[in-house]
Amino acid sequence: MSYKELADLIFPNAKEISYYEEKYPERNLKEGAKVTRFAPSPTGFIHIGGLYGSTIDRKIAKQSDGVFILRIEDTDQKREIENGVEQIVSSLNDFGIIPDEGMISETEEKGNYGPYKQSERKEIYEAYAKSLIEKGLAYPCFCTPEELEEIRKKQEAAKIRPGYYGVWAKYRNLPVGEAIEKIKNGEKYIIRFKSQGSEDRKIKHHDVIKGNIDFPENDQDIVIIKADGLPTYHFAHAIDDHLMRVTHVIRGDEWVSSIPLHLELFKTLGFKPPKYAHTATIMKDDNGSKRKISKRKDPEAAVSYYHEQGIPSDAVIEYLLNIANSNFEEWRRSNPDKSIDEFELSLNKMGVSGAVFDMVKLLDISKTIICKMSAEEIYNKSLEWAKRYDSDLQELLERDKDYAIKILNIERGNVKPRKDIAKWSDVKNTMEYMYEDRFFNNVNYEYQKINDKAEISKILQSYLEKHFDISDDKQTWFDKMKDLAEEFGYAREVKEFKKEPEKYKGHVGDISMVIRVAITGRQNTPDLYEIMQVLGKEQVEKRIKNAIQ
RNA sequence: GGCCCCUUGGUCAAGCGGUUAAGACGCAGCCCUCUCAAGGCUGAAUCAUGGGUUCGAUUCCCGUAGGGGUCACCA
Repeated sequence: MSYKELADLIFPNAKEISYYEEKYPERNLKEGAKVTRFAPSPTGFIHIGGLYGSTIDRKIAKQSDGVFILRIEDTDQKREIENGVEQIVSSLNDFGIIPDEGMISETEEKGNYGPYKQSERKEIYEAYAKSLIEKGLAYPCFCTPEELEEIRKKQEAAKIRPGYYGVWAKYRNLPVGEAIEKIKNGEKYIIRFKSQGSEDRKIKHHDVIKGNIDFPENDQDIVIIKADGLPTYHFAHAIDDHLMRVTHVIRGDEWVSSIPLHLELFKTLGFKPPKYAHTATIMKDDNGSKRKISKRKDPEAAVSYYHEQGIPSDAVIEYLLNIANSNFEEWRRSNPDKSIDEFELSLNKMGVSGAVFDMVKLLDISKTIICKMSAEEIYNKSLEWAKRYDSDLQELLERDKDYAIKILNIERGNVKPRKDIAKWSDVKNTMEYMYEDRFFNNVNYEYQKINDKAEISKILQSYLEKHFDISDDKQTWFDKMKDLAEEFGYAREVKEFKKEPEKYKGHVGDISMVIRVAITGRQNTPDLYEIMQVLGKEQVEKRIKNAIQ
C-alpha cells in the first residue's frame, strides 16, 4: 500500500503537474515587469477596500509594463450571488479599471493563463493535491465537523492553541492502507496538507509594505480540498499565483497572519513565492475611534455609493492614490494636468496603519477636478449621471442644451474657474433658479441688510428705469451699481463705508444684494453681471418687476 | 487568550540621532473694486506613556497603555 495508490484512488483522472507547468510557462516580460492580480469573490458589491487594492494592482502592473489580472475566487458556492462577476467587472469599469487579463464579463475572459475563475480550475487543483498525496505531503481526513468541534473544545478547555496540528491531527498518521479502506467503504473525507513546520521555529519574512515580520512556522494541517471538491483559498492562492506567474501579491492586511502557511505551501509545492504587499485597511471614524469601514454600517463602503452621489470616478481614484502615497498630492499640485498614469506609485511608501476615510477631503479633490472641466464636459457628465439618478435634473439639462451650458459657463473658462461643484448632485442647485418656471414657482425674497420694503421697491424701480442696460459691459454695469448706491445714500466703495460708517446707510454690496435677491431669489450666487447676461434683458426685467411690490 | 502589526495636530501625513517637527484637508482671522464658491496671506493645533542607549532622542532598544488584524471544510 503506497501513497501513490492512495492518490490514484482519490484523483484517478488527474493530470501530471508537469502538464500545467508547461502549459503556463514563465512570462516573457521585460526586466522588472510586475504581474499583479485582484482576486475578489463574487459575493456582492465591491467594497472601497477592493477598489483601493485594484487601483494599486493596476498601477503597479501598468507602470512596470507588467500584467494586471482579474481573477474570480468563487470557491465558496454558499456565499456566491447571481451576476456577481458581472457586478465586479462593471464596477471596476466605472472607475476605469480594466484588467489586462482575466474576467471581462460574467462568462468571458481573456489571456493565456486561464481559466480565471477558480471554480473552473478544479482539475488543476486536483493535480497538485494528488502530487502532494503521492509524496505523503497531504492526506485524507475523515473527521466530521462535530469531531472537529469537539477537538476545538478540548483545546480551549486545556487552554492550548486551537487547530488541527501535531497530535491533534487525528488522521495525519493514519496508515495508507486504512485510509484506502475507509475511502473504499465510502467514508466522507477532505484533503489536508501535512505540515512539516514547527511552532518552535521562526521564519523571517519581508513584506513590501510592512517590512520585516517574524512569525513562528505554520504547523496547521489546513484543509486544501473541501468536501465539495473545491480548494480552500490558501491552496488556490498558491497554485493560481504560481501558475499565473504573479510576481506581486497585493492584498489586505487581514492576510498577514496567513503568511507562514502560504510560504510553507509555496515551498512544499516547489514554487517560488511571490512578493507580498499587505495594504492597511481603510478605517472609519466612529465617534472619535477608528474601526474598519463596514459594509453594513457605512454606505460609503460600497463603491456604488460614489456613483450614486455623483462623485467623479477620477476623484475617488485620486483620493485613494492619496491614501496610498501621500506624496501624490504634491505631485498633483506640480503636475495639475498630467494623467495619473504618469504618477509613480511606490509600494514601500504606503502607510502601515489604516487611514480614516475622509469624505471632506475626497469632496475637495472632487471640486478641483470638476473645476478644471469645461462647461460642456460638466454638462455631459452631469447629464449622464442625471439619466441614472435624477430625472428632474435630466429634464432641466435636456430642455435647452445651449442655455444649460451657458449657465454652467458662468465664471468658468478663465484662470480661476468657479469651484462650487463637488458632485453631480450639486449641479441642480447651482442652476435651477436660472430657469423661469423654477424661479417663479418658488421665489422667496429674503433681502439681507435692507429690510424696508418700500425702500427695496424704490431701489429696484430706479435700477430698472435709470440704470439697467443689458448691453453694458461689466465695468459700466458695476459703475452703475455704484451710482445706484450713491443715489440711495450708500457708499460707492466698501472701503469708504468702512472708513466712515456713520456717513452712509451701507455700501454697494448692500445695494447689489437687493438686485441679486430680486433676480435670483438667493443671497449667494456667482457673479451677478454674468448671471444677468445669461438671463437676458426680458427675463431680468420680468424678475425685477415681480420683486417690486 | 495565543500569534502578528500599529501609535506625529481633528483627519491624511513628511520625517529616518541634532529640524523654527514639512505639506494637504478642515477650522479661525484678514485681504481680494457686489454676495458666495474659490484664490492669497496669517494663525491655533501633533511626536501615547515610562524606562534605557547616547553629548543629544519624534527617530534606536525594552516595558506599559491604547488601537487593529487573525486564530473555519469563508475568502
